[in-house]
Amino acid sequence: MASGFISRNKQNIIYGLSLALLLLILKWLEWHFVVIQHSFEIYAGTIALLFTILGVWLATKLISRKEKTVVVEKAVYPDSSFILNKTELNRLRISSRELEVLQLMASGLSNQQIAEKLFVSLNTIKTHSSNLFLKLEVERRTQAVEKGKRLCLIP
Amino acid sequence: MASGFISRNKQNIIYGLSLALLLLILKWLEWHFVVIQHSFEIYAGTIALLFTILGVWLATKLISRKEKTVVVEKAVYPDSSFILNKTELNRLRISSRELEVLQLMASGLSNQQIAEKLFVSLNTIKTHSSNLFLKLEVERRTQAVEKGKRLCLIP
DNA sequence: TTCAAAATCACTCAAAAGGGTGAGCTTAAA
DNA sequence: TTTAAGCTCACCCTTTTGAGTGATTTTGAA
Repeated sequence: MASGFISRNKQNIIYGLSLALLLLILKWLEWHFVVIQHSFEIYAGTIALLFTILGVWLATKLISRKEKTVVVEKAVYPDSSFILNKTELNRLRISSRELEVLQLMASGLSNQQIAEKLFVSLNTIKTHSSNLFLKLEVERRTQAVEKGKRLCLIP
Repeated sequence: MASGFISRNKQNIIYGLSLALLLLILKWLEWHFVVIQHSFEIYAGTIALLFTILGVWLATKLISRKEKTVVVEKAVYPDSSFILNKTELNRLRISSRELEVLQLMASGLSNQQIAEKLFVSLNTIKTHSSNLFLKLEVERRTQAVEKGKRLCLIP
């Protein structure tokens, strides 16, 4: 209860205490001012300095609570309309069956699932994908998908 | 060159000007003090208040907020903006490190290559990717990439 | 201070993926 | 008819990936 209140209002309490401390310093300086009677500028300057520091300190304490934000810049998907790059397709000599496999690959299917979907054996899909990787000059299906999208072979 | 100097030292210049302004106010208050001869506490309080505000303002201006920045570079798809779906990211409880791994996955890197790029062990990447698959409810990296793009977690 | 999440790493085991080779079968072009 | 390309499939072998478990350290927030 009490400790919860303290922890919740820690900032405010610290601020209050600091203020009190500063006022004490102020009083002490005031006394000096009365005694010495000449150091008005010093007195004012000290107050200014102290409270500037207080302000900075206070602000840093309050601001450091800021949320961690994730900022991502840049670009993708102008979207909606996809135009197959037939030129590139011909240039790389990618057959229709290979393109089909690439599309299913991009949708996240395993070779086994692709084989079932196309009613052929797993080995056939392996052959297709191997040839595909050769033609696309990649080594992994994720690379193939990435390059396929980049070259507008798949949406 | 002159403008460059100004823009580079804007903060300092603003601070200097503010200080000058405050000193003017100080002088004005001092004059009042001399005239009225009774408002010492008000004078000191005003100085304290003004400089506290100055300090707070200064700190907010100067202190750079702690931000975690994840920059995704994809020169391939120019001229369109990608907006990270932070809502989905939070909903699925995907951590920043996991997102990082997903991005590298999408670019076609193997776990080993990702590990080298992030200077951690292969096992660590495996753990990250496993957790990622659980959170994305997928079983393969190609599916993860596909779903990541669909949910706007990666470009 | 305490607690939970995140990040790190290790280990095992099984499944999936990939490289390489060879080989039928079909179809379209030379 | 010969030839080339595409599609199909098999086998072997290695690497990669993924699941499951457990552990330590770091970090951030209450």
